[in-house]
Amino acid sequence: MDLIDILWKQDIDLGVGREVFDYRQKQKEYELEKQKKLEKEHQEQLLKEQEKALYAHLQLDEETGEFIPVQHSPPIEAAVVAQSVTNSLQGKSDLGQELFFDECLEILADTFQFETPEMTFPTAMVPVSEMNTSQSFLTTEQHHLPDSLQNAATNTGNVQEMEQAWQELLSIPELQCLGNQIDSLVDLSLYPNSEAMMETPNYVFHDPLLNIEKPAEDTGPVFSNDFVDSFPANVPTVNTNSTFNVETFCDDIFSLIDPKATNVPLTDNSGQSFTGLLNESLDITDLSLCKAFNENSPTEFNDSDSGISINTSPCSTSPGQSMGSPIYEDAHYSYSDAEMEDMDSTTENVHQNPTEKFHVPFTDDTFYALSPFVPHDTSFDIETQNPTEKELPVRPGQSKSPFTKDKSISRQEARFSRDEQRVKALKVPFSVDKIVNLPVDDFTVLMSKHQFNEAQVALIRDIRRRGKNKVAAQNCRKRKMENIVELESDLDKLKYEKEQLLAEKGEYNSSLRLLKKQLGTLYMDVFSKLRDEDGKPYSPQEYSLQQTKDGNVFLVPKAKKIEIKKEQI
DNA sequence: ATTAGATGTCATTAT
DNA sequence: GCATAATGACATCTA
Repeated sequence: MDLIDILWKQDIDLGVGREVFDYRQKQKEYELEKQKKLEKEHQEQLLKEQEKALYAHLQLDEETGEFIPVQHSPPIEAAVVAQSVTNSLQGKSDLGQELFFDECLEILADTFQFETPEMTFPTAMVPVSEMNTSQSFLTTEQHHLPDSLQNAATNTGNVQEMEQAWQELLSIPELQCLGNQIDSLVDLSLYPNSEAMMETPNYVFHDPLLNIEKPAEDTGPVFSNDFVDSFPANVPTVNTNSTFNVETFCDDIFSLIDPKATNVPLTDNSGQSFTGLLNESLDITDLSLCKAFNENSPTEFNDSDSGISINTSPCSTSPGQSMGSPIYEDAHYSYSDAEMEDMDSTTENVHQNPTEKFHVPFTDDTFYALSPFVPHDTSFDIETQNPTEKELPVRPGQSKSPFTKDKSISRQEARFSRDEQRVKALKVPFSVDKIVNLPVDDFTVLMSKHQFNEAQVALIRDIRRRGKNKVAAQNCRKRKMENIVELESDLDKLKYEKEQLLAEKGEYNSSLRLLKKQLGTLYMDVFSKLRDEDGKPYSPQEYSLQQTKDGNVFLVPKAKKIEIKKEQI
């Protein structure tokens, strides 16, 4: 240690921080880590207990591997149960306390066994609440629902009020994220049995599973207050001309459903009420791509103008991130990002034009099968189609936060999924990768095989151009970096060479000096031995020794030498 | 809030 | 003349 101190004092770089040698500091760090570890273990234990409580109310379906609520035998009137739920919840909220998780589970597990519309619909709607709601939200929701919502809940025939109710729901600050996504409101004409939709305001924005996975302290009292404060006064104007985008809504809702946490069956929306839908069984994997909505759905591209997007981060405030199922006007055949944003807002024009519907034999499966950038995994499909899954809470037993994964999604992947979305939106039957990487001839052949309209051709060419340019840019940068590295290497080489040459020069100089010295000594030695006719030595000021080319040496008077030089001039 | 680096895109030029 | 590659410049995103 003393040596190290001495070295430090002498400013000697050891290549490591001093703390490496500092025992006390290391000990401190160790204690801190220990403390953190203990906290972590404690949290994990809590989480496990919560999971345990959850699974106590769920039953494993051996066929599907899903957990479904346990069916209790003693039947109670749904209304009574609902009332009891309300009462118990109200009692809790009146006390200003948050519900304990187990109590919520018990209440909801008891509640779910009845197939009343009020009970089934919330199950389907639960994911919506996952985005922004909390336990506090549940309690406040029940006590502070605006009148219009209550009216909408009771007046089952009033479509206008239903729309208003949706608008107001979306006006809730805590639901703005949802509002950003669902930029169009429910067009009840899509639902022959609108009665089911009338249940929406009665929807209890509470998810017991959510509370397992998302501790209440995250969004607790503050959230509640915000909601209470903002709701009554904040009923902004919403575009009532907007229509509900079934596909987007489906993606938004169902991508948020944790397949393991619910057995809510959903199949098709067209011509069926939500209530009916919820009572039918459905393979949960269908929800991943929402095939039921993608296929033969007249509202497939029914994006509205307020930015709803299946590919939009729900809480994103950046317009640059807004995208989705863009349909472009015929007048625009360039699809720069900026234009995409503009065009997203003009999709209604396209929908009004029936000639814009293309029917290319193409399914999602083939689409994704063709794309090397989209793993053939349903879960990923959900993710690529709907980044709102980012908002999913951690599943029971799943330690990794979904946010960590989202961060790891590379920009390139995001870009490709964006183009994939565009390609899909225009029903182009091959993948972005194919469009970009196919050789010219193959690409031409491929293009000639299909009858594309101008919009499709423009999109394909744009994607190919950008894709090629992207690769070119990457290569260019790579080359540039390689050149820089090469030049740096050359520079180092030249520096080394210069040093070598300088060293050589020094050696030569010193040897030259030595030779000159020796020559001078020899010269003086020879000169001092020369004698004239009188036996006297010659004066070095008057005479000098000169050597001719043939090797002979002459004693030359310096004056004469000057004369000779003058003569030469 | 700032900033550097990475990346995508566009415009232009070269091949 | 066209398609493609190369590259500088700019915008945007991210750590």
